[in-house]
Amino acid sequence: MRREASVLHLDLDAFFAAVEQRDKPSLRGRPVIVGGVGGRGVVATASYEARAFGAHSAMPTGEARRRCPPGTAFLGGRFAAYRATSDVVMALLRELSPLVEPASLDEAYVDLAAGEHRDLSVEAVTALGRALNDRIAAATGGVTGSVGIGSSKLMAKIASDLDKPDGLVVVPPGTELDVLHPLPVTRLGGVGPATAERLHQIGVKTVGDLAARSLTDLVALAGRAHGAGLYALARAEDDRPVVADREAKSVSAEETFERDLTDVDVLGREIDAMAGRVGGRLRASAVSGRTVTLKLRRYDFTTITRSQTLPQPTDDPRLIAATARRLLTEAGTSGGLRLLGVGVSGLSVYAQGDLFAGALLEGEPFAEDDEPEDDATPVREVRPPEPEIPLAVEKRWWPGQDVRHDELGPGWVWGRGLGRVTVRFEGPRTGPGPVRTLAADDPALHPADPPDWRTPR
DNA sequence: TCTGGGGTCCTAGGACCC
DNA sequence: TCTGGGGTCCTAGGACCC
Repeated sequence: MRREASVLHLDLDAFFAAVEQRDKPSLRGRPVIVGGVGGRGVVATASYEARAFGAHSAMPTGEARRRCPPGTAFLGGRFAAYRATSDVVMALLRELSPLVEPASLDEAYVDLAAGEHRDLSVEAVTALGRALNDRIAAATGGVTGSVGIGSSKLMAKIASDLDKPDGLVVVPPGTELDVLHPLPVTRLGGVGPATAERLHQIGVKTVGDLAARSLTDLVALAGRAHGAGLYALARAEDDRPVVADREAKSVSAEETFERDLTDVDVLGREIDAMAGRVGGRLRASAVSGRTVTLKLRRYDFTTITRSQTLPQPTDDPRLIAATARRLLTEAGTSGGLRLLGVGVSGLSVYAQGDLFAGALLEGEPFAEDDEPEDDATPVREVRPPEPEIPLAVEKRWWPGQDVRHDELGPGWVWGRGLGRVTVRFEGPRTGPGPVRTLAADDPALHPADPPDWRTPR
């Protein structure tokens, strides 16, 4: 905890839904759900209009469909658009201070003391926060953010949540406990459903209740690290630094299937595709990892992981896939799998060549003498998995998707079915536009990049 | 129409080494 | 013959966050 309110937390309001409403004028003022639109999807973000009907993050999309009125938009995510808008906001934050820690696309901490601000008085940071609210809305085409400023990450984050949307709360140093103690314990980061349930059982409902418990009690209840953490947070003791450029510790891809899968060949091809994505992302960030983890969720939602640590780090999709396939064979698929995931951890910046890949694919178990001689042991050719088959002939349209029609111009997909696709032709710089229903295989209709929201000068 | 996808951190037990 | 403690690595699972 610092003596000045020099930590800022920004939380963009209903971010994914707000970007959709910006880019799709006909959805402004209407309920919008962004998330999984399939049978097993969940809500990522509900617009404020949709929250009024009880929809919220992490709710199964089917449940949200039941709660929201006809005309509610259910959209899959357009992450390129969210990233572009997030980048603009993060750049604004870096004008405040070089020390910016993004926590996700829509959240970040800023260490104002690391910037050039001389005056960190409550009055000064309040003015700074107000100006930030305005600049964010202007630069993003109307997406708003809620700002909290306090003497620690804890207080900044709590503060940003106190006045949403488009809010600003500064917690004056010295008043931390007045703000904190009346709040429900669940508002503390790290208190999820399991911890909350256990705390409730011993009569702890508010942060004030929590502050009355002994360290010994909390360690017994939540474990050593977590218990000590709760004890400190309840007293507003928080020295966690704002850290820019956190290094990734793992890279993974996973997928929940529309229907449970049992066939090992089908699952193997899913593994190949996910290993391809993971390997590609490892390569793109110039890292390799030693531990390959296969995650699987069975028909009954039980989830297990199986991992193997390789003698050398790799970014090779073939080696990742072969390792994951072997782990799948060992784990079995009986009863059906609803999810598969492939991950790589134990990352290092050292990117190896493929020197070991051939030997490792066939050599099992991995023994010391698998290491090839210095002079050119040829990499044996091991049947590489087929490249991911593009969703080819049948174009796949999904709700929310950006499209362009050769005659009708840019628009987005509202819905699809029975060989037809319904498109609304509008963009962030138009008014609400007309709807047309087209043949799903209309050769004039193409997927498109996200539209530019910035007003041309 | 029950439960996403990408992560982080912690705990605990066993193997192994000194 | 019996008894030891500490440290690191690996694996598996759980809680949590956005």
